Amino acid sequence: MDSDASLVSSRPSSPEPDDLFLPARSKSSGGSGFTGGTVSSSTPSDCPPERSAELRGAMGAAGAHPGDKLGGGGFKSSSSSTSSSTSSAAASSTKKDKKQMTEPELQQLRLKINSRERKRMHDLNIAMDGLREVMPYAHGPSVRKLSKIATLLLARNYILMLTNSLEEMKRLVSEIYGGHHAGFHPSACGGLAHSAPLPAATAHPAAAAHAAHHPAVHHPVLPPHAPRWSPTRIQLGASAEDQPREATPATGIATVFPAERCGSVWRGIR
DNA sequence: TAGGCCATCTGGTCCT
DNA sequence: AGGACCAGATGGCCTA
Repeated sequence: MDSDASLVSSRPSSPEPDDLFLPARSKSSGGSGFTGGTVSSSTPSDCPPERSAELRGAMGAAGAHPGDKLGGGGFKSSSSSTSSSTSSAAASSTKKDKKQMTEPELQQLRLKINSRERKRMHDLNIAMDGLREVMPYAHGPSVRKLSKIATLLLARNYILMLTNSLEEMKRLVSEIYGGHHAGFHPSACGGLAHSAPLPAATAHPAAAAHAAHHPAVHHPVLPPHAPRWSPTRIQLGASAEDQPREATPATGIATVFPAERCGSVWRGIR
């Protein structure tokens, strides 16, 4: 697929280690580290400029922490041997010993931890890209990549919509075949209630693109009457009156499925 | 220029 | 003990 994961290279999620490490240490206070970089920015005292050369050397070793199930896509290991030596060196220094560790040792440990964290976040981003790929929005060079929060919210809404569709299908099947079983209750989302645009998630150019491909079917997640897409301002919710009035605590972004309409879906979520 | 988004660093905590 | 996970801080990039 031509997922935009690859195309959004304006800010690569995982810069090359060379870019990562080399210029990073030359940043003194302002932090124009690597390309996007802010290496050791939070605690400048931990990494005074005079350590630059030293750190760079250490980076060569600690930055090579491979863990490369990413197939080299992520942080290419400069050499696995160095990483093993690094890990052994770091392993020899425990938390207890921290006070007794020499500065280079501490730096190596810190770099190793940083590298691990970087890899972890990189893996997270890969998973996020995978999620974007299966999300019903247009993927293409001209389409901006969904932000992380937008991806998560969209995914959630998509799942909810699919759940509703499944329920609806069950209901129809049971109606058709006269299966008014006691155990089956039409969902609170009720009948064809969703003939009205269901979730209305993110206003997005993808909606238009998708509509072009599937003119007869309204977008399952993206509203047909989506407002102008604002890449930096995700708006979830079909319209003002359709807003669920439920804000996600962390983001303040209203979720899409009105609880009163889809109670069964919401059960257990909150 | 402000605000959104992001990558990275870092220290703390939890888990194996 | 070491690694995974998390949240806060920081600074860069981009867009309105």
